[in-house]
Amino acid sequence: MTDDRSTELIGTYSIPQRCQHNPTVTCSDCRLGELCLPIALDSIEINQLDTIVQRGKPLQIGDELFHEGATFNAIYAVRSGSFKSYKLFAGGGSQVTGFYLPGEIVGMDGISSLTHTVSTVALETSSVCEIPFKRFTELSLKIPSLQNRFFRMMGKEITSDQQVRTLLSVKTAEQRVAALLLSLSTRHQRRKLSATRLRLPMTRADIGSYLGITIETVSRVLSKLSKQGLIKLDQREVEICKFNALQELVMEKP
Amino acid sequence: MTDDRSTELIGTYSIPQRCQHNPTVTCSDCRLGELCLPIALDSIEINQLDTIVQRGKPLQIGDELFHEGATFNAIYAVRSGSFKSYKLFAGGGSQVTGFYLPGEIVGMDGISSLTHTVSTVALETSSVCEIPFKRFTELSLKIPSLQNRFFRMMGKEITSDQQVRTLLSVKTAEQRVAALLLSLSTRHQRRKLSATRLRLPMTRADIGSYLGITIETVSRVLSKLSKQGLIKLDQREVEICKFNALQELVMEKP
DNA sequence: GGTAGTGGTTGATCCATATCAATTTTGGTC
DNA sequence: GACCAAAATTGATATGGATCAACCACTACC
Repeated sequence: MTDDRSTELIGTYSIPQRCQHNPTVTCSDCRLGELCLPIALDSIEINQLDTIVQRGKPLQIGDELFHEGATFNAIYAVRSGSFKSYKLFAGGGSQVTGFYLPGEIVGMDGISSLTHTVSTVALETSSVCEIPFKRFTELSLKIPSLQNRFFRMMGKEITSDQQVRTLLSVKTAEQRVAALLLSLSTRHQRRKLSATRLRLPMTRADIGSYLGITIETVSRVLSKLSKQGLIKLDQREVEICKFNALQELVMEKP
Repeated sequence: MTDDRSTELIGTYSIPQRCQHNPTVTCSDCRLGELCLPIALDSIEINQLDTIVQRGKPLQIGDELFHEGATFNAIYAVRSGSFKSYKLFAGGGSQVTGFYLPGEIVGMDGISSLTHTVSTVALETSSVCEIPFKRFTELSLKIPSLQNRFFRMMGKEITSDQQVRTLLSVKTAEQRVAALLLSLSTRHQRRKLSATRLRLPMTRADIGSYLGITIETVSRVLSKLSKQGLIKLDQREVEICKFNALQELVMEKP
């Protein structure tokens, strides 16, 4: 999944010309195209988008894509691997605010204030397409379907944030964990990958922080779901055995 | 605050020509202009925006602006009064997902799927400017600063949603209530109103649902804050006596 | 002005999850 | 393959807020 690119540019954060890293990949032949921005664009428009997208930028585990407080310049489409966003607290400690998988856009947190409100790091070896936001908005003015597409993607971020909020305010620990597993499964499936087998790229601590529960509770809940036969668990490998049962669990009243 | 408009159009949901209700108000002389979309537009652009905005639509307490599941057609700028958005659960019960005050945009939940994911009702006598979304996006293509402004407003919705999520996952009941009071105060202040005195337009049940705590806990926390002298409380009237102390409370580690 | 309904407060008890603590497993490195 | 740090699991205890219950305040309506 993450092994088809060299790593020559690790740590290099500005790429003078596009495609230094993997010159053959363009938006039009990217297999994520239908998840990412290019959907609904015709081939000429995709080429226009292509000219502003900066590829490459492979990151290793723990490498930072952008930092809380940094000036907002670009949004990033995840190409491979995965990322987490998190916020630091004044008194120490942090809160994971989101996980980002291939085809998803990270960095929208900076649009409103032109400053990133969260930090984002790679959870494994990962790569992104950097989309300079100013040039992107200019292009959006010329391509109505691109503007429309991006409005929709931002809208999606809003509604999914609200879903997480619902999860956090009314659901039990068990329901939260189940909901996360289902969400990861669904997002896997969108990429034509197995809906039932997945590898958690994040630690239990990340999961707990994201779901507002402790590591211990995450661990206990996973053990319980495993004992009940709803999932099979081997470290970070998860197999969802009873998808429907998990869904019902999430739907139940808390 | 909500008494300077007649109520002749209550219940009328389509307004053939703009300004039937209060013909004298336009975006350019609206005192909310600097909070709402028109900011950063020149006078010609504001007039263009004006032509697509449909005013009027005063709603009484409990009147629905749009319903969960309804087709998404427009976003709404709150002109006066206040609204709550909420989601219904399958097994009964509901979850308040947001409160909207004058100058704020409600309805963005429908942008991604073209279907509203929440219902929105007036918490008191209120009025909105209806902005048909299709025409709005078309206009945005012609007015870069309008597109930019709206990207920013959506970005703001995303970051504020994330703030609420942080609140819900790591803060105590006391901190949640304090944070809501501060948020309402800040939003009051933006409208050049008192930062220290405000009237809660929502019930304790709404507050509890929004913050993920029970009515009883809301009540107890408010009583406690009142006893501690941080606020004064008379029914729904709140006076914030020690703004800084409240802020420190929110910042504290849970 | 009595009554019903809605919203709000306060008290007593209980439980889901946090916290504290100990142990095991894993992965990386010399 | 021994050692170490980080991650994960499991158990025992503590607690914040939910739940259950009783009561009060206000408004509306006959």
